Amino acid sequence: MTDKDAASIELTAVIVAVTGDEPRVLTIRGGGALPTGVFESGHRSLQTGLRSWVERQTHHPLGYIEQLYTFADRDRMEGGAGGRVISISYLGLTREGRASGEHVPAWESWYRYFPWEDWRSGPSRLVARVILPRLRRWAAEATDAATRRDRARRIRATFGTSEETWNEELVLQRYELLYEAGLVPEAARSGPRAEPELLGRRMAHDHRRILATGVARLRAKIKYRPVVFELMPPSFTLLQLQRAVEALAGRRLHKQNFRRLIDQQGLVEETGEIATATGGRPAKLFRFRREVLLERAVAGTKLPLSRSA
Amino acid sequence: MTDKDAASIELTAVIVAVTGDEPRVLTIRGGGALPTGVFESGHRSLQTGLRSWVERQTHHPLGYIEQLYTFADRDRMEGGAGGRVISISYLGLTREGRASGEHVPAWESWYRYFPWEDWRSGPSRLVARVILPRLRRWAAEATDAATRRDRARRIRATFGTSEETWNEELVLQRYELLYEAGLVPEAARSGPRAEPELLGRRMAHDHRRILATGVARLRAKIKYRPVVFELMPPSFTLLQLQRAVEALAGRRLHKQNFRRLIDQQGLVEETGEIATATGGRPAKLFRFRREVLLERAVAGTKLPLSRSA
DNA sequence: TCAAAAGTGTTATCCTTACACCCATGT
DNA sequence: ACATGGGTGTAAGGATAACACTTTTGA
Repeated sequence: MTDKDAASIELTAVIVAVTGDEPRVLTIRGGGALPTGVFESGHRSLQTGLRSWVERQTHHPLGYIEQLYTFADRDRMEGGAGGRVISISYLGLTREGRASGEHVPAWESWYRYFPWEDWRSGPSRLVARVILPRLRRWAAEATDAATRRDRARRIRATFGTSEETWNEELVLQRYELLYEAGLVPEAARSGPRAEPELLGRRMAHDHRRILATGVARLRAKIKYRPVVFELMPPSFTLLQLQRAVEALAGRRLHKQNFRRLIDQQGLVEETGEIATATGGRPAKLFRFRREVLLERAVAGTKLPLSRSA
Repeated sequence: MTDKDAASIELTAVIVAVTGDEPRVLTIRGGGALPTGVFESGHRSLQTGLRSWVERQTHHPLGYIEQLYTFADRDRMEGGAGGRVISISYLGLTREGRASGEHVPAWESWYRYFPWEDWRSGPSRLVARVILPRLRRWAAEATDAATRRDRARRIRATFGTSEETWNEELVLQRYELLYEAGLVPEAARSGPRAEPELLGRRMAHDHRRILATGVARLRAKIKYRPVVFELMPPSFTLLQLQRAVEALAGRRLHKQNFRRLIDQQGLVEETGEIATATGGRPAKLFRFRREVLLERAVAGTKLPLSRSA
């Protein structure tokens, strides 16, 4: 291997938990960066490298791990002197641990980084009053008409205005649009430290982009894989489960239909116990039926298969 | 960066086309490997690096590109002397070009590498007569009962026997299971060059695993994104379109319902022309409505949203 | 005339969505 | 009493799956 084409490999982790109806992400440097580690030559594979490394840092087992994306854009990494940095990112799901150790990294609500992504109490006012006006100005200031049209179209497609057209999965596209429009401090163009955190707290390097990738992936995944349960305590009420999904999706769900969906799929079973401190009528406690992970490798078909081939 | 933790970055491409109702993949070394290139320090990003590199090799524009996965398992790479190799893989969609140049790489049907994945003429006989018996023997030969049960379960989950339970998306899981069972020549354990290509042609390094990842991704993607059209000529009949989807999915589809699905979603429009050489009644020609790529960033919702927030 | 494919029309069924309503507990 | 959440039932609408049948060409 020639030296000039060599690169150092960095593992970046988006570790998610849900606590108190808030989706939270593990951060370091006081919330300014995602945990990263160098991929050591001793590790057998990337997954195991990440797993051992995160567990050493957090003293908490990682339930679920999935690779997110590999980034290497030169201009987005503020790359160090020597060679190039490749950053391989992972999404991990856990529950927030009882802080063991001293310099435990901090859990932060992910809406601190993407405040416009929280629509749980209706259409985001931040989007309507700040983001859309600024984006529209940015679209209008393009010199040629084609660019103006294209920008307007992208604004429409990513920040669908109404509650019906809002697509919670487009987290990355929205962040990238804000970046491109220079509305986010990571983009060099934007004014420095005016309006602190109005458009979310910044992170080092491209970590906010990686986080956006993780949020988007998780929001998509909860719809077709039973991954929420990795974030739940061993037993829980159905409302707690719903609140967790709502925290991730950033939207309110329909109670009855949510419940029907859950038990239709046979995802949970009653523990037999009752939770009393619910604020209302006591609720049955449920546990996740771990068997379903083994039984099904479910994947939604949308192809009109023919019966007899 | 320290030298011992540095790695060389390899780009591996799964370039797919559909020609004559066969899904094909671009290969080198006479079909024994996927095209790879070293990620050069001059490239701005991984995507552009791959794109320029493939287009230089194939003299054909790459319509669609998407990152697949980043592999770095030490034991699967037969790694060279020096440092470690990280291989970042991509999926690209094109149409087969009129071979320009001399040492044009070869297009191979991907079912040559995964013959058990083709169920277009009913349940695969290869699965029923060869694969399942051997896998069951492998499951039975485990010493402890728990392992036996687990192997049996995985066989059931990946190679669902009947046509109804077969899940065409589990390409990677099936290949990995065969690998683990030692039924595939890449796994060191299996007997060398007995039964040439009975269980598919082998590839160098872990390229067949990468190919499996690409096939799986594409099979999943055609269900919720209009990517088939990247593989189609500018105008086509609905049956041609159906045959292309069938080629990818490895299954037969229901004609009428397929057509309904296509025009319900407004994906195509008539060109006004008629194709005569269809073998039957002449068919209307259609073209893809490129606008839909811009209009919608569609993504299927399965969450029961509540109306009034 | 027959095979092959293009098309049209209709029906049954299931899933999603929405609405209405009752139950049990704490304050 | 009432607010809060738990829990049940059901009706309307839309999408999907399946079936039957007609039309138009080439061999």
